[in-house]
Amino acid sequence: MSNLELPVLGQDDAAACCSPMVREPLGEEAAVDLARMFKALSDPVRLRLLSLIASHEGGEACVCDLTGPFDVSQPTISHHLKVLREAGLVGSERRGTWVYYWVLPAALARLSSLLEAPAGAR
Amino acid sequence: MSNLELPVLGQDDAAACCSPMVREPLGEEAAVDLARMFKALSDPVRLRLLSLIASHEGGEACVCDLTGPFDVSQPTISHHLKVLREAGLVGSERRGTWVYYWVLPAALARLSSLLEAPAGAR
DNA sequence: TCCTTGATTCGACAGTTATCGATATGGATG
DNA sequence: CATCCATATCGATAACTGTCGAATCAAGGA
Repeated sequence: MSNLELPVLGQDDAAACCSPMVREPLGEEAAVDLARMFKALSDPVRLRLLSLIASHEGGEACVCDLTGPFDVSQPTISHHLKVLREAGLVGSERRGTWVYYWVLPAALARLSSLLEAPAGAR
Repeated sequence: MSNLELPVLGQDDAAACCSPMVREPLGEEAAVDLARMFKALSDPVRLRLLSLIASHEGGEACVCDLTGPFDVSQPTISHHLKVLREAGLVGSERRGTWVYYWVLPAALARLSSLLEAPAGAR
Protein backbone atom coordinates (compact mmCIF):
# COMPACT_ATOMS: atom_id res chain seq x y z
CA MET A 1 0.00 0.00 0.00
CA SER A 2 2.54 2.47 1.05
CA ASN A 3 5.15 1.18 -1.33
CA LEU A 4 6.12 4.07 -3.51
CA GLU A 5 8.57 2.85 -6.07
CA LEU A 6 10.19 -0.43 -5.23
CA PRO A 7 8.20 -3.61 -5.55
CA VAL A 8 8.90 -5.40 -2.29
CA LEU A 9 11.87 -7.44 -3.25
CA GLY A 10 12.50 -10.75 -1.65
CA GLN A 11 15.71 -10.62 0.28
CA ASP A 12 17.24 -13.79 -1.07
CA ASP A 13 17.35 -12.88 -4.72
CA ALA A 14 17.88 -9.19 -4.21
CA ALA A 15 21.40 -9.70 -5.46
CA ALA A 16 20.26 -11.39 -8.60
CA CYS A 17 17.66 -8.92 -9.75
CA CYS A 18 19.45 -5.57 -9.61
CA SER A 19 22.38 -5.42 -11.91
CA PRO A 20 25.51 -4.59 -9.94
CA MET A 21 27.40 -1.63 -11.27
CA VAL A 22 30.19 -3.91 -12.30
CA ARG A 23 28.06 -5.35 -15.06
CA GLU A 24 26.79 -2.27 -16.87
CA PRO A 25 27.28 1.50 -16.60
CA LEU A 26 24.96 3.30 -14.23
CA GLY A 27 22.44 5.68 -15.71
CA GLU A 28 22.68 9.31 -14.77
CA GLU A 29 19.34 9.27 -13.02
CA ALA A 30 20.05 6.15 -11.00
CA ALA A 31 23.44 7.55 -10.04
CA VAL A 32 21.88 10.66 -8.54
CA ASP A 33 19.47 8.57 -6.54
CA LEU A 34 22.09 6.15 -5.28
CA ALA A 35 24.59 8.90 -4.50
CA ARG A 36 22.01 10.42 -2.19
CA MET A 37 21.83 7.18 -0.23
CA PHE A 38 25.58 6.74 -0.07
CA LYS A 39 25.92 10.32 1.11
CA ALA A 40 23.76 9.44 4.07
CA LEU A 41 26.27 6.71 4.88
CA SER A 42 29.27 8.97 4.47
CA ASP A 43 29.46 10.17 8.07
CA PRO A 44 30.90 8.10 10.94
CA VAL A 45 28.17 9.16 13.35
CA ARG A 46 25.44 8.15 10.92
CA LEU A 47 27.09 4.81 10.20
CA ARG A 48 27.26 4.04 13.89
CA LEU A 49 23.69 5.22 14.40
CA LEU A 50 22.47 2.92 11.66
CA SER A 51 24.38 0.01 13.08
CA LEU A 52 23.14 0.75 16.59
CA ILE A 53 19.56 0.82 15.39
CA ALA A 54 19.90 -2.32 13.30
CA SER A 55 21.59 -4.35 15.99
CA HIS A 56 19.32 -3.16 18.77
CA GLU A 57 17.04 -5.67 20.36
CA GLY A 58 13.80 -5.89 18.43
CA GLY A 59 15.33 -4.19 15.41
CA GLU A 60 14.39 -0.73 16.60
CA ALA A 61 15.66 1.83 19.05
CA CYS A 62 14.34 5.03 20.54
CA VAL A 63 16.34 8.23 20.28
CA CYS A 64 17.02 8.03 24.00
CA ASP A 65 19.03 4.86 23.32
CA LEU A 66 21.06 6.59 20.65
CA THR A 67 22.33 9.78 22.23
CA GLY A 68 24.41 8.17 24.96
CA PRO A 69 27.16 6.51 22.91
CA PHE A 70 28.16 9.73 21.12
CA ASP A 71 30.14 12.81 21.98
CA VAL A 72 27.92 15.10 19.95
CA SER A 73 24.91 17.00 21.19
CA GLN A 74 21.39 15.69 21.05
CA PRO A 75 20.24 18.11 18.32
CA THR A 76 23.10 16.84 16.20
CA ILE A 77 21.93 13.26 16.65
CA SER A 78 18.46 14.37 15.69
CA HIS A 79 19.87 15.99 12.56
CA HIS A 80 21.71 12.82 11.56
CA LEU A 81 18.61 10.71 12.10
CA LYS A 82 16.71 13.06 9.83
CA VAL A 83 19.33 12.62 7.12
CA LEU A 84 19.06 8.83 7.39
CA ARG A 85 15.28 9.03 7.27
CA GLU A 86 15.20 11.34 4.25
CA ALA A 87 17.58 9.02 2.43
CA GLY A 88 15.07 6.23 2.90
CA LEU A 89 17.40 4.12 5.04
CA VAL A 90 15.36 4.16 8.24
CA GLY A 91 11.77 4.60 9.28
CA SER A 92 10.53 6.28 12.44
CA GLU A 93 7.42 6.60 14.52
CA ARG A 94 6.43 8.36 17.71
CA ARG A 95 4.95 6.09 20.37
CA GLY A 96 3.91 8.05 23.41
CA THR A 97 6.84 9.89 24.90
CA TRP A 98 9.53 8.34 22.72
CA VAL A 99 10.36 8.26 19.02
CA TYR A 100 11.52 4.94 17.60
CA TYR A 101 13.73 4.29 14.59
CA TRP A 102 14.25 1.11 12.58
CA VAL A 103 16.27 0.17 9.52
CA LEU A 104 14.60 -0.40 6.14
CA PRO A 105 16.35 -3.56 4.93
CA ALA A 106 15.33 -3.22 1.29
CA ALA A 107 17.32 -0.02 1.02
CA LEU A 108 20.46 -1.59 2.47
CA ALA A 109 19.99 -4.63 0.25
CA ARG A 110 19.78 -2.44 -2.81
CA LEU A 111 23.10 -0.78 -2.04
CA SER A 112 24.69 -4.06 -1.04
CA SER A 113 23.80 -5.81 -4.26
CA LEU A 114 24.93 -2.85 -6.29
CA LEU A 115 28.42 -3.18 -4.90
CA GLU A 116 28.75 -6.91 -5.40
CA ALA A 117 31.71 -7.70 -7.57
CA PRO A 118 32.21 -10.77 -9.71
CA ALA A 119 34.54 -13.24 -8.07
CA GLY A 120 37.05 -13.43 -10.85
CA ALA A 121 37.88 -9.75 -11.28
CA ARG A 122 41.42 -8.57 -10.87
CA MET B 1 22.27 -27.93 11.46
CA SER B 2 24.77 -25.51 12.71
CA ASN B 3 22.48 -22.59 12.99
CA LEU B 4 24.37 -20.09 15.05
CA GLU B 5 22.04 -17.51 16.48
CA LEU B 6 19.62 -16.18 13.94
CA PRO B 7 16.83 -18.56 13.01
CA VAL B 8 16.26 -17.12 9.57
CA LEU B 9 19.71 -16.80 8.11
CA GLY B 10 19.07 -16.69 4.40
CA GLN B 11 22.47 -16.54 2.73
CA ASP B 12 24.89 -18.91 4.29
CA ASP B 13 28.40 -17.92 3.32
CA ALA B 14 28.54 -14.31 2.28
CA ALA B 15 26.61 -13.07 5.26
CA ALA B 16 28.43 -15.25 7.71
CA CYS B 17 32.00 -14.23 7.06
CA CYS B 18 32.14 -10.46 7.51
CA SER B 19 30.05 -9.13 10.29
CA PRO B 20 27.39 -6.91 8.74
CA MET B 21 26.53 -3.83 10.72
CA VAL B 22 23.15 -5.30 11.38
CA ARG B 23 24.61 -7.83 13.76
CA GLU B 24 26.72 -5.69 16.08
CA PRO B 25 27.38 -1.99 16.59
CA LEU B 26 30.19 -0.52 14.56
CA GLY B 27 33.28 0.64 16.42
CA GLU B 28 34.15 4.30 16.25
CA GLU B 29 37.39 3.63 14.42
CA ALA B 30 35.86 1.33 11.81
CA ALA B 31 33.07 3.83 11.27
CA VAL B 32 35.54 6.58 10.39
CA ASP B 33 37.28 4.32 7.92
CA LEU B 34 34.09 3.09 6.28
CA ALA B 35 32.56 6.56 6.15
CA ARG B 36 35.56 7.69 4.12
CA MET B 37 34.84 5.01 1.54
CA PHE B 38 31.12 5.75 1.41
CA LYS B 39 31.90 9.43 0.99
CA ALA B 40 33.79 8.55 -2.15
CA LEU B 41 30.60 6.92 -3.43
CA SER B 42 28.40 9.84 -2.46
CA ASP B 43 28.68 11.74 -5.73
CA PRO B 44 26.78 10.84 -8.92
CA VAL B 45 29.77 11.50 -11.15
CA ARG B 46 31.99 9.25 -9.07
CA LEU B 47 29.41 6.48 -8.98
CA ARG B 48 29.12 6.56 -12.75
CA LEU B 49 32.89 6.70 -13.12
CA LEU B 50 33.28 3.65 -10.94
CA SER B 51 30.62 1.77 -12.84
CA LEU B 52 32.12 2.80 -16.20
CA ILE B 53 35.53 1.54 -15.12
CA ALA B 54 34.19 -1.69 -13.67
CA SER B 55 32.04 -2.54 -16.65
CA HIS B 56 34.64 -1.56 -19.22
CA GLU B 57 36.10 -4.30 -21.35
CA GLY B 58 39.10 -5.86 -19.64
CA GLY B 59 38.07 -4.41 -16.28
CA GLU B 60 40.02 -1.23 -16.81
CA ALA B 61 39.63 2.04 -18.64
CA CYS B 62 41.89 4.92 -19.54
CA VAL B 63 40.92 8.45 -18.60
CA CYS B 64 40.32 9.21 -22.24
CA ASP B 65 37.39 6.75 -22.12
CA LEU B 66 35.97 8.48 -19.07
CA THR B 67 35.80 12.15 -19.90
CA GLY B 68 33.42 11.84 -22.83
CA PRO B 69 30.21 10.69 -21.08
CA PHE B 70 30.16 13.62 -18.63
CA ASP B 71 29.23 17.25 -18.77
CA VAL B 72 31.95 18.31 -16.39
CA SER B 73 35.43 19.47 -17.30
CA GLN B 74 38.48 17.25 -17.57
CA PRO B 75 40.13 18.58 -14.39
CA THR B 76 36.95 17.74 -12.53
CA ILE B 77 37.04 14.14 -13.77
CA SER B 78 40.66 13.97 -12.72
CA HIS B 79 39.71 15.22 -9.28
CA HIS B 80 36.98 12.61 -8.88
CA LEU B 81 39.33 9.84 -9.96
CA LYS B 82 41.77 11.00 -7.32
CA VAL B 83 39.06 10.82 -4.67
CA LEU B 84 38.19 7.26 -5.71
CA ARG B 85 41.86 6.30 -5.67
CA GLU B 86 42.54 7.81 -2.26
CA ALA B 87 39.51 6.01 -0.86
CA GLY B 88 41.08 2.73 -1.96
CA LEU B 89 38.30 1.90 -4.40
CA VAL B 90 40.33 1.97 -7.61
CA GLY B 91 43.93 1.53 -8.66
CA SER B 92 45.70 3.34 -11.47
CA GLU B 93 48.82 3.12 -13.57
CA ARG B 94 50.39 5.09 -16.38
CA ARG B 95 51.14 3.09 -19.49
CA GLY B 96 52.75 5.17 -22.18
CA THR B 97 50.60 8.10 -23.08
CA TRP B 98 47.53 7.02 -21.18
CA VAL B 99 46.60 6.45 -17.54
CA TYR B 100 44.47 3.41 -16.76
CA TYR B 101 42.10 2.88 -13.84
CA TRP B 102 40.61 -0.33 -12.49
CA VAL B 103 38.30 -1.22 -9.61
CA LEU B 104 39.65 -2.92 -6.48
CA PRO B 105 36.99 -5.60 -5.90
CA ALA B 106 37.96 -6.32 -2.30
CA ALA B 107 37.01 -2.79 -1.30
CA LEU B 108 33.59 -3.04 -2.94
CA ALA B 109 33.07 -6.47 -1.41
CA ARG B 110 33.82 -5.11 2.05
CA LEU B 111 31.17 -2.43 1.72
CA SER B 112 28.71 -4.80 0.14
CA SER B 113 28.93 -7.37 2.91
CA LEU B 114 28.69 -4.67 5.53
CA LEU B 115 25.28 -3.66 4.19
CA GLU B 116 23.85 -7.13 3.94
CA ALA B 117 20.69 -7.35 5.99
CA PRO B 118 19.19 -10.43 7.58
CA ALA B 119 16.25 -11.79 5.65
CA GLY B 120 13.74 -11.69 8.46
CA ALA B 121 13.99 -8.07 9.51
CA ARG B 122 11.02 -5.81 9.24
C1' DT C 1 -3.34 24.07 34.08
C1' DC C 2 1.52 24.19 34.73
C1' DC C 3 5.82 21.84 34.94
C1' DT C 4 9.14 18.09 33.31
C1' DT C 5 11.19 15.27 30.05
C1' DG C 6 12.07 13.76 25.15
C1' DA C 7 12.76 15.25 20.56
C1' DT C 8 12.82 18.44 16.63
C1' DT C 9 13.64 22.92 14.52
C1' DC C 10 16.14 27.35 14.06
C1' DG C 11 20.04 30.47 13.22
C1' DA C 12 24.76 30.89 13.08
C1' DC C 13 29.46 29.65 12.06
C1' DA C 14 33.58 27.08 10.63
C1' DG C 15 35.18 23.65 7.66
C1' DT C 16 34.69 20.93 3.42
C1' DT C 17 33.54 20.02 -1.45
C1' DA C 18 32.48 20.38 -6.54
C1' DT C 19 33.55 22.98 -10.08
C1' DC C 20 36.02 25.93 -13.25
C1' DG C 21 39.97 28.04 -16.15
C1' DA C 22 44.78 28.40 -16.22
C1' DT C 23 48.94 26.17 -15.77
C1' DA C 24 52.23 22.41 -15.25
C1' DT C 25 54.02 17.70 -16.19
C1' DG C 26 55.14 13.61 -18.75
C1' DG C 27 55.66 10.93 -22.66
C1' DA C 28 55.65 10.21 -27.81
C1' DT C 29 56.90 11.86 -32.18
C1' DG C 30 58.62 14.67 -35.79
C1' DC D 1 65.06 19.92 -29.41
C1' DA D 2 60.28 21.60 -30.34
C1' DT D 3 55.74 20.26 -30.28
C1' DC D 4 51.59 17.95 -29.44
C1' DC D 5 48.49 15.28 -26.71
C1' DA D 6 46.80 13.24 -22.33
C1' DT D 7 46.50 13.98 -17.30
C1' DA D 8 47.33 16.17 -13.20
C1' DT D 9 47.78 20.15 -10.16
C1' DC D 10 46.78 24.94 -8.68
C1' DG D 11 44.01 28.82 -7.04
C1' DA D 12 39.58 30.69 -6.66
C1' DT D 13 34.72 30.59 -5.66
C1' DA D 14 30.03 29.28 -4.64
C1' DA D 15 27.44 25.81 -2.40
C1' DC D 16 26.92 22.43 1.08
C1' DT D 17 27.64 20.09 5.75
C1' DG D 18 28.41 19.16 10.73
C1' DT D 19 28.06 21.19 14.87
C1' DC D 20 26.40 23.99 18.63
C1' DG D 21 23.14 26.57 21.89
C1' DA D 22 18.62 28.50 22.07
C1' DA D 23 13.98 28.08 21.16
C1' DT D 24 10.01 25.23 20.14
C1' DC D 25 6.85 21.40 20.11
C1' DA D 26 4.62 17.07 22.07
C1' DA D 27 3.12 14.09 25.63
C1' DG D 28 2.50 12.83 30.51
C1' DG D 29 1.93 13.57 35.22
C1' DA D 30 1.61 16.85 39.58
